[in-house]
Amino acid sequence: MLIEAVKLENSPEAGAEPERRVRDRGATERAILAAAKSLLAQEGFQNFGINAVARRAGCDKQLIYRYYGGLDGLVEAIGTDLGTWVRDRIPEDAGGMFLLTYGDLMERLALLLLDALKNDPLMRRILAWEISDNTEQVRRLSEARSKALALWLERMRGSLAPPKGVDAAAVNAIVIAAIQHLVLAGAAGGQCAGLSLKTPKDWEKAALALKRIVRGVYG
Amino acid sequence: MLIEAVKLENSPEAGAEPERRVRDRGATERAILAAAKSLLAQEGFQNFGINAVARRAGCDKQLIYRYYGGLDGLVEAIGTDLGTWVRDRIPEDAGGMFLLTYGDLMERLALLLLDALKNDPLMRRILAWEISDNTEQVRRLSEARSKALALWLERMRGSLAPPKGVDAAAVNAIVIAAIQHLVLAGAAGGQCAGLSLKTPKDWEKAALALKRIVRGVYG
DNA sequence: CCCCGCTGTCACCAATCGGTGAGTAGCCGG
DNA sequence: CCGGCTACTCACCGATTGGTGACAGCGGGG
Repeated sequence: MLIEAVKLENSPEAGAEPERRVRDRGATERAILAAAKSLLAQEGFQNFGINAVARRAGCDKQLIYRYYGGLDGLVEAIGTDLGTWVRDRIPEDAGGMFLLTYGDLMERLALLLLDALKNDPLMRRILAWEISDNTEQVRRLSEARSKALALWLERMRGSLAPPKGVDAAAVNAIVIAAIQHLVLAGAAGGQCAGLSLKTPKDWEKAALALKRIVRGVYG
Repeated sequence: MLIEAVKLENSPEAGAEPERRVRDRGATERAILAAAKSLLAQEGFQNFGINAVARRAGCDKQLIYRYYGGLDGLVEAIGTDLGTWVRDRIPEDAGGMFLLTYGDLMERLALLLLDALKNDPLMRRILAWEISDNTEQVRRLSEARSKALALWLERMRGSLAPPKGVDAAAVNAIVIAAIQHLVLAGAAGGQCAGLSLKTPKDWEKAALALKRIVRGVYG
């Protein structure tokens, strides 16, 4: 995840550097996409709009219409870009090779997902967006995110089969739901259902409880 | 003349029904509050503003400033009003009197909360708002909601003590987080982490998995 | 060379937003 | 009957939004 220093609309030409903008469509397109991502990650979807993105990218909004066909196309591009999320989040030591039981696997997966989301503001904002809005625009983005997550889970799971007698799909969905809501609530208000989620110690307690829950179902 | 034609595009349901408005400040205040609640419940927080509330209430926005001191005060009034949520959601057959174990209690609580949230659009919108916004305005509303939930849980719990050796506060917070996210995701996109949440059958599966999870930790 | 196309900029549009000052309309006590 | 209080409406403000048409400047191919 690149966090590029974005030039805010402060004093233009204050220094001796007029920053001659080169005519490079590719670079501009990338700048727009990067601006959109960082804007969404930092400000959330509420103030995410054509004007704001153009302002942050340092170019005219007309270019967003031209290159991406408007906000919808830009959002779609963000979704496509989200595919790289998976690549960056797969630990080197492969998936569940060394994990013997399904419980081992799911426990590790849960903790990894918790940590990944905790450190990924963009993903969090998208998640919040999905929950708060139901437009076509967001539905596509949601689908891309969902697909990325599913792929990630699959890669991590390897070829380990879930135990019989338990609806693993439903249980896992609930565990994931818990993780997502925990992270969202923690990032937004610092707590969830009375449980403080501010300090690393708080998160350790939450992680421990999460482990207990996963172990409770999968042994 | 007074406006009797409230221009809203749908919703024949109970909410703001200002018929034959007389000069009655109390009634107007109530109409505004009702309009605000129904607007928030139906449209979400994204289009929740002074103009929209006034439009739905069928009065001038100036009155909102006068009677509630602006949107903040109105939101606060919604929060206060949320206290009634608890009263309406406590089943007649009292709390955990007939429940022998903590597991019995938590299982029942989880299912009741799941159902309550599923059928309460206003609460869902507030929940989504909390997660997506971090302004003072929403933080107060969040606190009111949180307090209502805590009170509800306490009333339901009765005097049953949680088992030792497990961080019940953390575990319960996670279970609640799962329920909340499940309901939010279901209402918004009809699914969560690949699990479909549309038909009653879908929800039954989710509820069953939820029961397994609660039983897994609390026995 | 000139001209055309691509890149980028700017000005302008209607709509809506939150917010306010001023004015109208009905009721009630004297 | 009237003065004043209160409930209520209206007109307007500046700012910002998404969106579009016109134009400037550079560069490469004829």
